[in-house]
Amino acid sequence: MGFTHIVSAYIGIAQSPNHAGAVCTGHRTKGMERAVTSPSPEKLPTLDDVADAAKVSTATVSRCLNEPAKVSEKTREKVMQAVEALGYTPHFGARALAANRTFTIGAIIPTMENAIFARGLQAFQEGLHAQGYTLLVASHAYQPEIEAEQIRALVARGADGLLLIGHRREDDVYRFLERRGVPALIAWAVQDAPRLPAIGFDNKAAMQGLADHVLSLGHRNIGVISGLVAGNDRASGRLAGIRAAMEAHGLDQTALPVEETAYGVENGAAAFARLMQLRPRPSVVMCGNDVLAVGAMQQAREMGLLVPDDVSVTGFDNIELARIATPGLTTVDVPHREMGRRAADALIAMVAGTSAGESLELPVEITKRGSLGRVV
Amino acid sequence: MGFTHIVSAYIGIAQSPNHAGAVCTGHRTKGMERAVTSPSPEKLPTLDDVADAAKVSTATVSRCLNEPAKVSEKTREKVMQAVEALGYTPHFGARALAANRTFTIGAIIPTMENAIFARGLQAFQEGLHAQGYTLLVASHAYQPEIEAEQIRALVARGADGLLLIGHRREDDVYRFLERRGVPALIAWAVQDAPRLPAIGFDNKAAMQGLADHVLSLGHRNIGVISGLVAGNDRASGRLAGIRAAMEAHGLDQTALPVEETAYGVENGAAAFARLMQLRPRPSVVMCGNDVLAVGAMQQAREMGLLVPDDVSVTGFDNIELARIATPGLTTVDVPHREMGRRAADALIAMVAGTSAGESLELPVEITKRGSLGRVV
DNA sequence: TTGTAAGCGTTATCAC
DNA sequence: GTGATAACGCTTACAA
Repeated sequence: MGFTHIVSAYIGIAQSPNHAGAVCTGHRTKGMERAVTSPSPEKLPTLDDVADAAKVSTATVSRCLNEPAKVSEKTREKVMQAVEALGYTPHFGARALAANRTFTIGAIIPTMENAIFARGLQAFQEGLHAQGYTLLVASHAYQPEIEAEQIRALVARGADGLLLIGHRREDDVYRFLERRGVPALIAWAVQDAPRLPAIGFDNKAAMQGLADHVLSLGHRNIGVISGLVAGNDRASGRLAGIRAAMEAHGLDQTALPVEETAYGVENGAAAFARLMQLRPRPSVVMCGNDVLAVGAMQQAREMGLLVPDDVSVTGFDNIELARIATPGLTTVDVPHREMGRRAADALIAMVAGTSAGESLELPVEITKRGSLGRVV
Repeated sequence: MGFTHIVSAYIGIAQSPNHAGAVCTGHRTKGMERAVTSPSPEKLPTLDDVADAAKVSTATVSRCLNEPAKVSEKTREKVMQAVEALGYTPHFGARALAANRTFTIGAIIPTMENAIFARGLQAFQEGLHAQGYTLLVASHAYQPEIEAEQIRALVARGADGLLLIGHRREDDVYRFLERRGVPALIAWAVQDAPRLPAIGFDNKAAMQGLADHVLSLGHRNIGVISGLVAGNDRASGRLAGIRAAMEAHGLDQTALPVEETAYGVENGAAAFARLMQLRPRPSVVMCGNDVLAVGAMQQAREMGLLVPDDVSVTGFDNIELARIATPGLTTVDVPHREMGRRAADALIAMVAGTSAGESLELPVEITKRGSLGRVV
């Protein structure tokens, strides 16, 4: 087993509440001497400096660093020594300017607050790193305008390629990407005739599979806690999956009670409470993701309801939380890591011009745990 | 209440297991037409193009974008129209090269796998964004060499300033930072006479406070699950805090059983199992962070031990998990958001040259939940 | 208020 | 294999 570790960095934008006036008091400033960082004006070594020190031209130094094969062993050694001695580091900006290439890939995800995208992104990152690329991530809290802004920001920063989540977004954005010629790949969802190549899974089919299972356990009163559907094809797909399963079982899906809310434990709890007011009371609450589901289970306990005896709960994503919750959460297991890994390879191929981008659908599985019971 | 959202992006490096040979099969490629992204060779507009279009010089365009006040309203309008019309975006690399400034701040944190740093980092990010800075984050999985590598990478990328976690690191690294004149700030820990200014809390005192509380409930057989102490001043500080509390209560801290392990739910579980073999069996297991503690509680359930009746458990950090766990986890509540917010302000001041960096210690509190009981 | 022009540190195309 | 040298797109004195 490999010892994996993540290393990543993000650039970010937050439409934050203006905390300008927040005066924080009550803290003591300990008796620590003020560590003064003399911003040493010492000039940084440049390619020129290295070239001088090694008695070669800048071109040769550049080659040593970028295509060592094209340089004689002797020269290379001389140069590398000079590099060491001077502590030279190439200037990223200059490099980007001259080569018009950054070896940077940008990923724009909805959120970093919960672990939904963490695992997949880590795998993505590992895949990129293995090929010498660096990842830049931005998130947008499910706000389309911000997503657009972030996409522009990453492109401006010189991203060679972009990873996006889901298909639904303004046409402008797609046109912008085309115009700039920035290769982009969509993950976490597939659909027919996508605007961009996609690697992911079928959210509707996945949830439909889970709903089938739920129905097969005898449940007939389903309640749903869905993520916000507007502009989110994963959320709407999942909801559609439940409806489809009901129809397939000859049930009236139009009567399905749905609580739509932003992802978040608290929101899941609140939505669950509302659903429990219904008569007949749902025997199972299917949630749009694990975070909502955990909130629902918390609320159930709060209300003195036993899961799964009094009410069953299901999630989606199979993040760590699903395993830790009590009881364990029955959920849809998404191939996070494989999705990330394959997305990395695919996107790099696109950036390299090796491929125009193949779409790929990955299979999902249902992970059964204690939160879903049979109707007696 | 402001509607906060995060947006961030990360650059990353992972020393990943080589998955090169991994051949993944069994996936179907759906009937989706290959979305061919014509990498439109359309050239991007430059400052020159805008200048031409607006019939002004490049200098004026640059000023419009950077110091609009220094340009007449009329010209500005003309220029902005041209910018819009052409869809111009400044080239980040060129800008960094010319101005030697990126308005980018780097943060190097130990991990993104769990939520320990997420909240603080988000606040940090918001603070930066409010002042026009962008965040770049890297993580290193608690490996000092990688931290050093990441620091260099972020500096190479032109970070104007750096946020680091904890104080302990090789002298080289500090010298490197000084040499490059990159302002840096340490968060999550304070210590006397720090090498760099720091904003954080006293890990030892915090844990000592919790241990005091534990002892006051009658516990005398404490077991500890600590994070890896080597090179981690937070982990070692916390452990020292427990020892200090014991001494203060006249107990023999040298007899304290300590399981040292990397952070992780599984690891916490395993360590807990080992502690439960001891005789006398600990009546309380104090953990270095919430993740370990949740693992410990899972294992307790696995072993049929009731928390807190059979054994108590405590954590540190007060992340969301601590609230979701059953029973709720008694833990040390860290001022994540305030730390992040203040760090942002402080670091920006340092970057701007307004301040040499003031160290600041923030207070922590104990959050009491069900996992810690009284000894009967 | 605006324009001119000299860099900024690389890469890449040529010759040699 | 190696060395000149011309871009790359922007900022910023300095001049006008």
